[in-house]
Amino acid sequence: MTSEALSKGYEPADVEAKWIAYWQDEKTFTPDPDGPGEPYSIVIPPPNVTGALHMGHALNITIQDILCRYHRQLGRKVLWVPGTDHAGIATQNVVERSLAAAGSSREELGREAFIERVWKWREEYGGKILNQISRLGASVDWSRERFTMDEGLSKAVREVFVRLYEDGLIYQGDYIINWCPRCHTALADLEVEYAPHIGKLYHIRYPVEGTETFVTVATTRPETLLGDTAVAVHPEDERYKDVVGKFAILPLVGRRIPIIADAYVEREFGTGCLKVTPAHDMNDFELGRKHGLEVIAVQDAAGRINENAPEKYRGLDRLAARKAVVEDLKELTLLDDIRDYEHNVGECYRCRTVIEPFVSKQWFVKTGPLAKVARKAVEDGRTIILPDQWTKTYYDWLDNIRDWCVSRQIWWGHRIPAWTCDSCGELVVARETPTSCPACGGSRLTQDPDVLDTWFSSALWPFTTMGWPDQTKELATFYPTSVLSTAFDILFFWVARMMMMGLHFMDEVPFRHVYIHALVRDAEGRKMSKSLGNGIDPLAMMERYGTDALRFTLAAFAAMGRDIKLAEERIEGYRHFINKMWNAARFALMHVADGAPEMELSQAAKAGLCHAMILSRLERLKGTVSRAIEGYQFNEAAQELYGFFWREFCDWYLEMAKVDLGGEDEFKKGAAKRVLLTVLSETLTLMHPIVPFVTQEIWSKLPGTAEPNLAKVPYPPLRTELISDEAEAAMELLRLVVVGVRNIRAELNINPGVKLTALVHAEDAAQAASLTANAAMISFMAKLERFEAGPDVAAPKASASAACGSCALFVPLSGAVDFDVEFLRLSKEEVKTVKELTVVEKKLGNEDFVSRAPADVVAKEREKQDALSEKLARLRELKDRIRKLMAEEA
RNA sequence: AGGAGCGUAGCUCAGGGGGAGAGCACUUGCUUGACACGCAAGGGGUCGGGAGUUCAAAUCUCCCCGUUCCUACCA
Repeated sequence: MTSEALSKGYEPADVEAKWIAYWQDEKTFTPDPDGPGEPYSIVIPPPNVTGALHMGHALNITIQDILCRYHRQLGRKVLWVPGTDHAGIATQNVVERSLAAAGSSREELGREAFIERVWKWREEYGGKILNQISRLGASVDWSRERFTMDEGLSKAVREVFVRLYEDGLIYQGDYIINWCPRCHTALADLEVEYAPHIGKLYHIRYPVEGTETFVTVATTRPETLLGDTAVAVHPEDERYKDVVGKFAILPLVGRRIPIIADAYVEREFGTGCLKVTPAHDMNDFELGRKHGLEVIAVQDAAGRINENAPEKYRGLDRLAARKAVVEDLKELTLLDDIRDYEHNVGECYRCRTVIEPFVSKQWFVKTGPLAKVARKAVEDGRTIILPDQWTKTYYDWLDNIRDWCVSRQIWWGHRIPAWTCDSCGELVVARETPTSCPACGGSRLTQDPDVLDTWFSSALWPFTTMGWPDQTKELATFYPTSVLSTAFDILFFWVARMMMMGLHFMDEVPFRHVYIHALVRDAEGRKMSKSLGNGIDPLAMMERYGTDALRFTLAAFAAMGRDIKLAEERIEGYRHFINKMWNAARFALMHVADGAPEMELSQAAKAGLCHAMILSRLERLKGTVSRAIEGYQFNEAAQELYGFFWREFCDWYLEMAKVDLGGEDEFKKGAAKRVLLTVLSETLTLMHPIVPFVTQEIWSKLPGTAEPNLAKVPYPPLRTELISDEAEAAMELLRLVVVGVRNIRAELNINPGVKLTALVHAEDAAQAASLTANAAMISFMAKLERFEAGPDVAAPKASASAACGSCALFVPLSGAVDFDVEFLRLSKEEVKTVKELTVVEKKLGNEDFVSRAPADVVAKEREKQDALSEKLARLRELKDRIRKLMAEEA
């Protein structure tokens, strides 16, 4: 490959689109189910088709992409399925709004035309979020993209519905459900969100039949009085002992309603007396069933009072009715008290309208048996939830699960495959549209107008995306999927339901691991939300700092079990790192643009300490990074890579390698080139899962790469023989000497341009030899004109000094040395060393420690003691020397 | 009401029985051969408080304080 000079700074905008197209053209991410390697698969949590990419998506996509790219490097056949869900209510809302703006409505259009309109909308705008996911670099297989309303998935949904019905796990019934009067549909319990509202608590007196007394109930919704069918008190409440069993006369209506006793009533709350409206309150509904109470619905689907109420209230909206009821009660002097009252009120999670509990005919999934199986799969470890603390939450939800209302009174979604015979009323649930009634043979059948909850189809995602109910090669190869990565907020909505459905229909869990990732919050720790306007737009970040900078930031902060507080400055900071990579590569290519000589790395390691050191460190890094990724510790992987690349590779290795690269020794020069190229290219491979673009761009400029597509390059081989404790220890000593000189230079304000001499008194022959052998490196790094090390090196008279481990470092200074400054510097170091030594000696002086602590811990402490004592001895010698010099001078 | 998490350097957070760490910020000095999106040197912490277990506690247990979140209910 030819080389061209790299630009001075990394320009992400220029390269990202190019590589996305390249990977796509190369079909890099389309696996062959018959190909070699262990399968590894992920299905994307399908984003809402109306959605736009937010930080939570960006984090989740980054995590999944790291996993997929990493496992691809390990030679697995990786399938990552992308797609979107049809978001019934949300999508219908969006299209209805645009119709309203044009002065039309879905009713005006009619069902078929409306659905056609939604499909058109989807065609035009529905690809937005997928396009954004693509820009993040997601290595998904676009050839297998799915949509929950696709033909195949729709067929699967119908199959599932019918089978569940046949298994007795789906039923239709009149039950109380959460009703959104604006969306005109039922909502599942999970789709109701509670928010504090300031309301009023009304105390209303109900006359007790046959007496002159009253019972006083407390309510926040006085208009529901019209539907009351009982009054309830606690059985042990002395205040009401006498009235239990009697009847109350419902004000404004005149209905005779029983006064019942039930322990559900809390004596302390309000008046301790509860009005019961089974048709319009969840708990009252349960109470009504228990006591066989009448259910009288007094509101219609739009929240207006209906014909079951006295005539004067009919047609009134619920709030208008409330006003009227309150006025009338006042008039009758039955209203005892009105007080301000803050309480939680259920709202529709899509439109924030206050929901009304409402009795109507709906379809339910009987969740009990399904939940039991879903729980057991996690108990048995067939699916592992990470981090583990979420397991309990998962159990709690399944243990308290209620039947799932799956019918929705909207048009956009999977139509329920149930028909009623017009002539005999027979209910038919079937895969194919029936042409005649199986009961009476009648030919006129009417399909249920409702559609299914979007989450019903989402729950099937792991297997329907792979072609179920057909027995496809994909299913055989890639199901169960390896991991599901998601935020905790849809653990119930989605994860638990996928578990139930996957186990029921595939007889196998849908995924081996569930990784619950962090929630991305703003810099103040608040949840990012549209209403607060505190969201950081990932696309803006990608444009400003590059996609890799955003990805690296998210990875670096993705510690398990902890939320991420994200500020733009963080992303900006990691852009510096991306740029650093770019420049390191730019430097490397100045030297190895035409390749490096073939040479065994074990040979190259012998060419110099720095080469041996960096190769050893690289080998350790490989292990750390793969352990981190496999343990979902992305922050750890990012941090290790950052530290290695910047601190070890750039700050030390690249600097030291300059000596060999610019030197005359052809062997050393060749070794340096070989090592430089190897470390750079293998580091790029290790970093590629996190920062795919910059690594691929640099890769394309490297000489001698057999595979141009970095996404296809295997994880670098382990060469454990290159790991060398000796090289790393020798390097550490060298580092101490260099830092020692630099420190003296900085503290004594010696201009960086001035070349110094450094002398090291080293008793240990091996240490002395190692330092001497690396004199050129040390001189270059510390800007020296002369360097000497050995057991016989003596302290020059006028010099600054420092202790480097067990060695003494001297920097002779021409002109006067300020002994006071010197003395102070050494004293400071001495105090620190004494403090450390004291801690160690105290430990070793403790007999219990020596006898009870593990031998290796004690041995380590002794080693530490030796090293610190030697260092301290050195420091004291140096101080003595100064003291003498001061005396001489005086 | 039940449950979970968090509290470590100015900020954001790793770590998780045996040397208190990183990044950013800060101070000082630098157009040193890729990089000022940079280089070099440095300062900075009763690991929220208290008790216990242990030879040894930032780490384990209990209590308290502060904080965030989840679930359920709220007539």
